[in-house]
Amino acid sequence: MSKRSGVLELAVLGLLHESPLHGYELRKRVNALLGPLRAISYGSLYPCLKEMLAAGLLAADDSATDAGAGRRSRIVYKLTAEGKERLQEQLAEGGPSAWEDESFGVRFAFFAQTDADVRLKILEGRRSRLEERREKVTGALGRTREKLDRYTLELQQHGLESVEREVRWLNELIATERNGVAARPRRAPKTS
Amino acid sequence: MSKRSGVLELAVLGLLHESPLHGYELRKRVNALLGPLRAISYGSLYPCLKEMLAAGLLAADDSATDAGAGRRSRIVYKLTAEGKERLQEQLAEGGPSAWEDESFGVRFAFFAQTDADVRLKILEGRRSRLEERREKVTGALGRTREKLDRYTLELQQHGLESVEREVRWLNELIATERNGVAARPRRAPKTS
DNA sequence: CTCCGATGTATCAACTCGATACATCGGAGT
DNA sequence: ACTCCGATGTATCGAGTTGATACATCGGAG
Repeated sequence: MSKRSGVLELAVLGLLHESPLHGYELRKRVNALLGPLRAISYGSLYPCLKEMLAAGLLAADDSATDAGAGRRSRIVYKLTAEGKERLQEQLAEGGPSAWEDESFGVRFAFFAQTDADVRLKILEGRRSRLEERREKVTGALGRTREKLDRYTLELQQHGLESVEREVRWLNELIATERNGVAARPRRAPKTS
Repeated sequence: MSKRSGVLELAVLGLLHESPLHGYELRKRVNALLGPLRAISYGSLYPCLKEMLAAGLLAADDSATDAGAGRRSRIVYKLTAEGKERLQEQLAEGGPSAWEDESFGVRFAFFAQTDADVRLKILEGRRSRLEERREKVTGALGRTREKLDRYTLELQQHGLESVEREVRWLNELIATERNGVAARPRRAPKTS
Protein backbone atom coordinates (compact mmCIF):
# COMPACT_ATOMS: atom_id res chain seq x y z
CA MET A 1 0.00 0.00 0.00
CA SER A 2 2.84 2.45 -0.58
CA LYS A 3 3.30 5.35 -2.99
CA ARG A 4 0.00 7.19 -3.47
CA SER A 5 -1.80 4.87 -1.09
CA GLY A 6 -0.08 6.51 1.80
CA VAL A 7 -2.19 9.44 0.72
CA LEU A 8 -5.17 7.22 0.15
CA GLU A 9 -4.87 5.79 3.65
CA LEU A 10 -4.91 9.29 5.13
CA ALA A 11 -7.92 10.27 3.04
CA VAL A 12 -9.80 7.19 4.22
CA LEU A 13 -8.88 7.80 7.86
CA GLY A 14 -9.91 11.43 7.64
CA LEU A 15 -13.23 10.79 5.93
CA LEU A 16 -14.20 7.90 8.19
CA HIS A 17 -13.37 10.07 11.17
CA GLU A 18 -16.28 12.32 10.18
CA SER A 19 -18.72 9.43 9.73
CA PRO A 20 -18.77 5.69 8.85
CA LEU A 21 -19.13 5.02 5.11
CA HIS A 22 -19.34 2.16 2.65
CA GLY A 23 -16.90 1.72 -0.24
CA TYR A 24 -18.93 3.32 -3.01
CA GLU A 25 -19.66 6.50 -1.07
CA LEU A 26 -16.12 6.56 0.29
CA ARG A 27 -14.70 6.53 -3.21
CA LYS A 28 -16.92 9.41 -4.31
CA ARG A 29 -15.80 11.52 -1.39
CA VAL A 30 -12.16 10.66 -1.81
CA ASN A 31 -12.36 11.70 -5.45
CA ALA A 32 -14.22 14.89 -4.58
CA LEU A 33 -11.41 15.60 -2.16
CA LEU A 34 -8.59 14.82 -4.58
CA GLY A 35 -10.17 16.72 -7.46
CA PRO A 36 -10.95 15.61 -11.00
CA LEU A 37 -7.30 14.89 -11.65
CA ARG A 38 -5.74 12.35 -9.29
CA ALA A 39 -9.01 10.42 -8.87
CA ILE A 40 -8.60 6.85 -7.66
CA SER A 41 -10.28 3.61 -8.74
CA TYR A 42 -11.71 0.65 -6.86
CA GLY A 43 -8.62 -1.28 -7.77
CA SER A 44 -6.80 1.00 -5.34
CA LEU A 45 -9.51 1.59 -2.78
CA TYR A 46 -10.62 -1.97 -2.05
CA PRO A 47 -7.13 -3.40 -1.53
CA CYS A 48 -6.38 -0.41 0.67
CA LEU A 49 -9.47 -1.01 2.79
CA LYS A 50 -8.59 -4.69 3.03
CA GLU A 51 -5.12 -3.90 4.33
CA MET A 52 -6.42 -1.32 6.78
CA LEU A 53 -8.90 -3.87 8.08
CA ALA A 54 -6.14 -6.43 8.49
CA ALA A 55 -4.02 -3.83 10.25
CA GLY A 56 -6.87 -3.16 12.70
CA LEU A 57 -7.34 0.47 11.71
CA LEU A 58 -10.89 -0.12 10.49
CA ALA A 59 -13.91 -2.16 11.49
CA ALA A 60 -16.32 -3.46 8.86
CA ASP A 61 -20.04 -3.67 9.47
CA ASP A 62 -21.97 -5.66 6.86
CA SER A 63 -25.47 -4.19 7.19
CA ALA A 64 -27.32 -6.73 5.07
CA THR A 65 -30.00 -8.00 7.45
CA ASP A 66 -31.75 -4.96 8.85
CA ALA A 67 -35.28 -3.86 9.61
CA GLY A 68 -37.50 -4.50 6.61
CA ALA A 69 -35.53 -7.53 5.44
CA GLY A 70 -34.79 -6.17 1.98
CA ARG A 71 -31.85 -3.79 2.28
CA ARG A 72 -29.13 -4.37 -0.29
CA SER A 73 -25.73 -5.50 0.93
CA ARG A 74 -23.33 -2.74 1.85
CA ILE A 75 -20.19 -2.92 3.88
CA VAL A 76 -19.88 0.05 6.19
CA TYR A 77 -16.41 0.91 7.46
CA LYS A 78 -15.58 2.89 10.57
CA LEU A 79 -12.46 3.80 12.49
CA THR A 80 -11.23 1.73 15.41
CA ALA A 81 -9.41 3.32 18.33
CA GLU A 82 -6.18 2.35 16.59
CA GLY A 83 -7.39 4.04 13.42
CA LYS A 84 -8.08 7.28 15.26
CA GLU A 85 -4.67 7.11 16.84
CA ARG A 86 -3.08 6.56 13.44
CA LEU A 87 -4.99 9.53 12.04
CA GLN A 88 -3.64 11.76 14.78
CA GLU A 89 -0.10 10.59 14.07
CA GLN A 90 -0.49 11.36 10.38
CA LEU A 91 -1.97 14.79 11.04
CA ALA A 92 0.92 15.64 13.37
CA GLU A 93 3.47 14.79 10.67
CA GLY A 94 4.77 18.09 9.29
CA GLY A 95 7.76 16.84 7.24
CA PRO A 96 8.48 17.13 3.50
CA SER A 97 6.19 14.23 2.70
CA ALA A 98 3.29 16.51 3.68
CA TRP A 99 3.87 19.17 1.04
CA GLU A 100 4.69 17.14 -2.03
CA ASP A 101 2.29 17.20 -4.96
CA GLU A 102 0.58 13.91 -4.17
CA SER A 103 -0.16 14.58 -0.52
CA PHE A 104 -0.54 18.33 -0.03
CA GLY A 105 -4.15 18.48 -1.15
CA VAL A 106 -5.26 15.83 1.31
CA ARG A 107 -3.27 17.29 4.16
CA PHE A 108 -4.84 20.66 3.48
CA ALA A 109 -8.33 19.20 3.34
CA PHE A 110 -7.92 18.04 6.93
CA PHE A 111 -6.36 21.25 8.24
CA ALA A 112 -9.36 21.76 10.49
CA GLN A 113 -8.10 18.78 12.51
CA THR A 114 -4.46 19.87 12.33
CA ASP A 115 -2.51 21.92 14.88
CA ALA A 116 -1.86 25.54 13.90
CA ASP A 117 1.93 25.20 13.99
CA VAL A 118 1.85 22.13 11.77
CA ARG A 119 -0.47 23.93 9.36
CA LEU A 120 1.98 26.80 9.05
CA LYS A 121 4.91 24.45 8.57
CA ILE A 122 3.15 22.60 5.76
CA LEU A 123 2.04 25.79 4.02
CA GLU A 124 5.57 27.20 4.13
CA GLY A 125 7.08 23.92 2.98
CA ARG A 126 4.67 23.81 0.08
CA ARG A 127 5.50 27.37 -0.84
CA SER A 128 9.24 26.82 -0.97
CA ARG A 129 8.67 23.61 -2.92
CA LEU A 130 6.77 25.62 -5.54
CA GLU A 131 9.24 28.50 -5.54
CA GLU A 132 12.01 26.02 -6.19
CA ARG A 133 10.02 24.70 -9.14
CA ARG A 134 9.39 28.24 -10.35
CA GLU A 135 13.14 28.96 -10.33
CA LYS A 136 13.77 25.91 -12.46
CA VAL A 137 11.12 26.86 -15.03
CA THR A 138 12.16 30.51 -15.29
CA GLY A 139 15.76 29.39 -15.68
CA ALA A 140 14.97 26.98 -18.47
CA LEU A 141 12.65 29.53 -20.04
CA GLY A 142 15.34 32.22 -19.99
CA ARG A 143 17.81 29.88 -21.68
CA THR A 144 15.48 28.66 -24.41
CA ARG A 145 13.04 31.49 -25.00
CA GLU A 146 14.34 32.33 -28.48
CA LYS A 147 14.40 28.74 -29.68
CA LEU A 148 10.77 27.99 -28.82
CA ASP A 149 7.85 28.47 -31.17
CA ARG A 150 4.87 30.60 -30.17
CA TYR A 151 2.74 27.76 -28.80
CA THR A 152 5.41 25.96 -26.82
CA LEU A 153 6.33 29.29 -25.29
CA GLU A 154 2.70 30.03 -24.48
CA LEU A 155 2.38 26.64 -22.78
CA GLN A 156 5.48 27.14 -20.67
CA GLN A 157 4.34 30.64 -19.78
CA HIS A 158 0.95 29.36 -18.70
CA GLY A 159 2.53 26.66 -16.58
CA LEU A 160 4.75 29.23 -14.94
CA GLU A 161 1.83 31.51 -14.18
CA SER A 162 -0.02 28.57 -12.64
CA VAL A 163 2.84 28.05 -10.22
CA GLU A 164 3.04 31.75 -9.44
CA ARG A 165 -0.67 31.89 -8.78
CA GLU A 166 -0.34 28.95 -6.42
CA VAL A 167 2.42 30.75 -4.56
CA ARG A 168 0.28 33.87 -4.18
CA TRP A 169 -2.52 31.70 -2.83
CA LEU A 170 -0.16 30.18 -0.26
CA ASN A 171 1.06 33.63 0.70
CA GLU A 172 -2.49 34.71 1.47
CA LEU A 173 -3.12 31.57 3.48
CA ILE A 174 0.10 31.95 5.44
CA ALA A 175 -0.70 35.59 6.20
CA THR A 176 -4.18 34.60 7.36
CA GLU A 177 -2.75 31.86 9.56
CA ARG A 178 -0.35 34.33 11.13
CA ASN A 179 -2.96 36.86 12.25
CA GLY A 180 -5.07 34.27 13.96
CA VAL A 181 -8.28 33.26 12.28
CA ALA A 182 -9.45 36.19 10.16
CA ALA A 183 -12.24 35.32 7.78
CA ARG A 184 -11.46 35.88 4.12
CA PRO A 185 -14.57 36.37 1.98
CA ARG A 186 -13.62 35.42 -1.57
CA ARG A 187 -16.90 35.47 -3.42
CA ALA A 188 -18.93 38.51 -2.38
CA PRO A 189 -21.46 36.89 -0.01
CA LYS A 190 -24.60 37.87 -1.86
CA THR A 191 -25.08 41.46 -0.63
CA SER A 192 -28.86 41.29 -0.98
CA MET B 1 1.33 0.78 -25.21
CA SER B 2 -2.14 2.14 -24.59
CA LYS B 3 -3.50 4.66 -22.05
CA ARG B 4 -0.99 7.44 -21.47
CA SER B 5 1.46 5.95 -23.92
CA GLY B 6 -0.74 7.04 -26.76
CA VAL B 7 0.31 10.45 -25.53
CA LEU B 8 3.85 9.29 -25.05
CA GLU B 9 4.02 8.02 -28.61
CA LEU B 10 2.90 11.39 -29.91
CA ALA B 11 5.42 13.21 -27.75
CA VAL B 12 8.22 10.98 -29.04
CA LEU B 13 7.12 11.41 -32.65
CA GLY B 14 6.91 15.16 -32.28
CA LEU B 15 10.25 15.57 -30.55
CA LEU B 16 12.13 13.26 -32.91
CA HIS B 17 10.61 15.18 -35.81
CA GLU B 18 12.63 18.19 -34.70
CA SER B 19 15.87 16.26 -34.33
CA PRO B 20 17.16 12.72 -33.62
CA LEU B 21 17.74 12.03 -29.93
CA HIS B 22 18.86 9.30 -27.58
CA GLY B 23 16.73 7.97 -24.73
CA TYR B 24 18.12 10.00 -21.86
CA GLU B 25 17.75 13.33 -23.64
CA LEU B 26 14.41 12.29 -25.05
CA ARG B 27 13.09 11.65 -21.58
CA LYS B 28 14.24 15.02 -20.32
CA ARG B 29 12.49 16.77 -23.19
CA VAL B 30 9.30 14.75 -22.84
CA ASN B 31 9.17 15.65 -19.15
CA ALA B 32 9.88 19.31 -19.86
CA LEU B 33 6.97 19.15 -22.28
CA LEU B 34 4.57 17.39 -19.93
CA GLY B 35 5.46 19.57 -16.96
CA PRO B 36 6.57 18.61 -13.44
CA LEU B 37 3.36 16.69 -12.91
CA ARG B 38 2.71 13.92 -15.40
CA ALA B 39 6.42 13.18 -15.84
CA ILE B 40 7.22 9.72 -17.20
CA SER B 41 9.87 7.17 -16.24
CA TYR B 42 12.20 4.93 -18.24
CA GLY B 43 9.93 2.03 -17.51
CA SER B 44 7.45 3.74 -19.82
CA LEU B 45 9.81 5.29 -22.32
CA TYR B 46 12.01 2.32 -23.17
CA PRO B 47 9.16 -0.14 -23.80
CA CYS B 48 7.47 2.53 -25.89
CA LEU B 49 10.59 3.07 -28.00
CA LYS B 50 10.95 -0.68 -28.39
CA GLU B 51 7.42 -1.00 -29.71
CA MET B 52 7.78 1.96 -32.02
CA LEU B 53 10.97 0.43 -33.39
CA ALA B 54 9.20 -2.87 -33.95
CA ALA B 55 6.34 -1.03 -35.64
CA GLY B 56 8.80 0.63 -38.01
CA LEU B 57 8.05 4.16 -36.84
CA LEU B 58 11.61 4.72 -35.61
CA ALA B 59 15.12 3.81 -36.67
CA ALA B 60 17.85 3.26 -34.06
CA ASP B 61 21.43 4.30 -34.62
CA ASP B 62 23.89 2.92 -32.07
CA SER B 63 26.70 5.45 -32.26
CA ALA B 64 29.27 3.49 -30.27
CA THR B 65 32.10 3.14 -32.74
CA ASP B 66 32.75 6.60 -34.10
CA ALA B 67 35.71 8.84 -34.82
CA GLY B 68 38.01 8.94 -31.77
CA ALA B 69 37.17 5.40 -30.69
CA GLY B 70 36.14 6.35 -27.15
CA ARG B 71 32.57 7.68 -27.36
CA ARG B 72 30.23 6.16 -24.83
CA SER B 73 27.39 4.03 -26.08
CA ARG B 74 24.22 5.91 -26.91
CA ILE B 75 21.32 4.80 -29.02
CA VAL B 76 20.08 7.62 -31.19
CA TYR B 77 16.50 7.36 -32.48
CA LYS B 78 15.07 9.10 -35.50
CA LEU B 79 11.81 9.02 -37.42
CA THR B 80 11.32 6.80 -40.45
CA ALA B 81 9.07 7.84 -43.32
CA GLU B 82 6.33 5.78 -41.67
CA GLY B 83 6.93 7.60 -38.42
CA LYS B 84 6.52 10.98 -40.09
CA GLU B 85 3.33 9.78 -41.71
CA ARG B 86 2.03 8.58 -38.35
CA LEU B 87 2.86 11.93 -36.80
CA GLN B 88 0.84 13.73 -39.47
CA GLU B 89 -2.11 11.42 -38.85
CA GLN B 90 -1.97 12.11 -35.13
CA LEU B 91 -1.72 15.87 -35.61
CA ALA B 92 -4.74 15.82 -37.95
CA GLU B 93 -6.85 14.07 -35.31
CA GLY B 94 -9.17 16.69 -33.77
CA GLY B 95 -11.56 14.43 -31.82
CA PRO B 96 -12.32 14.28 -28.09
CA SER B 97 -9.18 12.27 -27.41
CA ALA B 98 -7.23 15.42 -28.26
CA TRP B 99 -8.62 17.63 -25.50
CA GLU B 100 -8.73 15.30 -22.53
CA ASP B 101 -6.48 16.00 -19.57
CA GLU B 102 -3.78 13.49 -20.51
CA SER B 103 -3.31 14.55 -24.10
CA PHE B 104 -4.19 18.23 -24.41
CA GLY B 105 -0.82 19.52 -23.26
CA VAL B 106 1.09 17.50 -25.81
CA ARG B 107 -1.31 18.34 -28.63
CA PHE B 108 -0.94 22.02 -27.76
CA ALA B 109 2.85 21.79 -27.66
CA PHE B 110 2.83 20.72 -31.31
CA PHE B 111 0.28 23.29 -32.48
CA ALA B 112 2.93 24.86 -34.71
CA GLN B 113 2.70 21.71 -36.85
CA THR B 114 -1.08 21.55 -36.66
CA ASP B 115 -3.61 22.97 -39.13
CA ALA B 116 -5.42 26.10 -38.01
CA ASP B 117 -8.89 24.53 -38.15
CA VAL B 118 -7.77 21.56 -36.06
CA ARG B 119 -6.17 23.92 -33.56
CA LEU B 120 -9.42 25.79 -33.13
CA LYS B 121 -11.41 22.59 -32.78
CA ILE B 122 -9.12 21.31 -30.04
CA LEU B 123 -9.13 24.60 -28.14
CA GLU B 124 -12.92 24.76 -28.21
CA GLY B 125 -13.25 21.12 -27.23
CA ARG B 126 -10.92 21.68 -24.34
CA ARG B 127 -12.88 24.72 -23.25
CA SER B 128 -16.23 22.96 -23.17
CA ARG B 129 -14.62 20.05 -21.36
CA LEU B 130 -13.47 22.45 -18.65
CA GLU B 131 -16.74 24.34 -18.52
CA GLU B 132 -18.53 21.07 -18.00
CA ARG B 133 -16.20 20.36 -15.10
CA ARG B 134 -16.77 23.85 -13.73
CA GLU B 135 -20.53 23.31 -13.73
CA LYS B 136 -20.11 20.14 -11.76
CA VAL B 137 -17.92 21.78 -9.14
CA THR B 138 -20.10 24.88 -8.72
CA GLY B 139 -23.14 22.62 -8.42
CA ALA B 140 -21.56 20.48 -5.71
CA LEU B 141 -20.22 23.59 -4.01
CA GLY B 142 -23.64 25.23 -3.96
CA ARG B 143 -25.16 22.15 -2.42
CA THR B 144 -22.54 21.63 0.27
CA ARG B 145 -21.17 25.09 1.01
CA GLU B 146 -22.64 25.28 4.51
CA LYS B 147 -21.52 21.84 5.54
CA LEU B 148 -17.84 22.37 4.70
CA ASP B 149 -15.24 23.67 7.08
CA ARG B 150 -13.13 26.71 6.22
CA TYR B 151 -10.19 24.80 4.75
CA THR B 152 -12.12 22.33 2.66
CA LEU B 153 -14.11 25.23 1.26
CA GLU B 154 -10.93 27.16 0.53
CA LEU B 155 -9.51 24.14 -1.31
CA GLN B 156 -12.63 23.69 -3.44
CA GLN B 157 -12.71 27.40 -4.16
CA HIS B 158 -9.10 27.34 -5.27
CA GLY B 159 -9.72 24.37 -7.54
CA LEU B 160 -12.69 26.12 -9.05
CA GLU B 161 -10.69 29.26 -9.70
CA SER B 162 -7.99 27.17 -11.36
CA VAL B 163 -10.53 25.85 -13.82
CA GLU B 164 -11.95 29.30 -14.42
CA ARG B 165 -8.50 30.70 -15.07
CA GLU B 166 -7.85 27.91 -17.55
CA VAL B 167 -11.07 28.77 -19.37
CA ARG B 168 -10.07 32.43 -19.60
CA TRP B 169 -6.72 31.38 -21.03
CA LEU B 170 -8.46 29.28 -23.66
CA ASN B 171 -10.79 32.18 -24.48
CA GLU B 172 -7.79 34.39 -25.17
CA LEU B 173 -6.17 31.73 -27.32
CA ILE B 174 -9.35 31.13 -29.29
CA ALA B 175 -9.81 34.84 -29.88
CA THR B 176 -6.22 35.11 -31.05
CA GLU B 177 -6.66 32.15 -33.38
CA ARG B 178 -9.76 33.73 -34.86
CA ASN B 179 -8.17 37.05 -35.85
CA GLY B 180 -5.37 35.39 -37.71
CA VAL B 181 -2.00 35.36 -36.02
CA ALA B 182 -1.81 38.41 -33.77
CA ALA B 183 1.15 38.37 -31.43
CA ARG B 184 0.28 38.49 -27.75
CA PRO B 185 3.12 39.85 -25.61
CA ARG B 186 2.57 38.48 -22.12
CA ARG B 187 5.67 39.50 -20.28
CA ALA B 188 6.68 43.04 -21.28
CA PRO B 189 9.54 42.27 -23.72
CA LYS B 190 12.25 44.13 -21.83
CA THR B 191 11.61 47.69 -23.07
CA SER B 192 15.26 48.70 -22.63
C1' DC C 1 44.22 11.06 -8.22
C1' DT C 2 40.06 10.18 -6.15
C1' DC C 3 35.52 11.24 -5.26
C1' DC C 4 30.97 12.50 -6.92
C1' DG C 5 27.24 14.00 -9.56
C1' DA C 6 25.53 13.94 -14.30
C1' DT C 7 24.99 11.09 -18.25
C1' DG C 8 23.32 6.83 -20.20
C1' DT C 9 20.79 2.15 -20.85
C1' DA C 10 17.92 -1.19 -18.71
C1' DT C 11 14.94 -4.08 -15.57
C1' DC C 12 11.75 -5.38 -11.67
C1' DA C 13 8.36 -5.76 -7.89
C1' DA C 14 4.74 -3.20 -6.38
C1' DC C 15 1.17 -0.53 -7.46
C1' DT C 16 -2.66 1.69 -10.28
C1' DC C 17 -6.04 2.13 -13.91
C1' DG C 18 -9.91 1.23 -17.04
C1' DA C 19 -12.75 -2.33 -18.18
C1' DT C 20 -15.55 -5.65 -16.86
C1' DA C 21 -18.72 -8.74 -14.21
C1' DC C 22 -22.55 -9.24 -11.39
C1' DA C 23 -26.61 -7.70 -8.83
C1' DT C 24 -30.25 -4.56 -6.86
C1' DC C 25 -32.81 -0.18 -6.67
C1' DG C 26 -35.90 3.55 -8.09
C1' DG C 27 -37.95 6.25 -11.48
C1' DA C 28 -39.48 7.58 -16.28
C1' DG C 29 -42.04 6.37 -20.08
C1' DT C 30 -45.80 3.75 -22.44
C1' DA D 1 -48.23 -3.17 -14.78
C1' DC D 2 -44.23 -3.66 -17.29
C1' DT D 3 -39.84 -2.80 -19.18
C1' DC D 4 -35.94 -0.20 -19.73
C1' DC D 5 -32.03 2.26 -17.88
C1' DG D 6 -28.95 4.76 -15.13
C1' DA D 7 -27.25 5.02 -10.37
C1' DT D 8 -25.79 2.30 -6.57
C1' DG D 9 -22.87 -1.31 -4.80
C1' DT D 10 -18.91 -4.90 -4.33
C1' DA D 11 -15.13 -7.03 -6.58
C1' DT D 12 -11.36 -8.67 -9.81
C1' DC D 13 -8.02 -8.72 -13.76
C1' DG D 14 -4.80 -7.68 -17.56
C1' DA D 15 -2.12 -4.19 -19.05
C1' DG D 16 0.49 -0.28 -18.10
C1' DT D 17 3.27 2.78 -14.87
C1' DT D 18 6.32 4.03 -11.13
C1' DG D 19 10.38 4.52 -8.03
C1' DA D 20 14.17 1.93 -6.97
C1' DT D 21 17.93 -0.19 -8.36
C1' DA D 22 21.88 -1.94 -11.14
C1' DC D 23 25.69 -1.08 -13.91
C1' DA D 24 28.96 1.77 -16.45
C1' DT D 25 31.38 5.99 -18.28
C1' DC D 26 32.36 10.98 -18.27
C1' DG D 27 34.07 15.45 -16.59
C1' DG D 28 35.21 18.52 -13.06
C1' DA D 29 36.30 20.01 -8.07
C1' DG D 30 39.38 19.62 -4.41
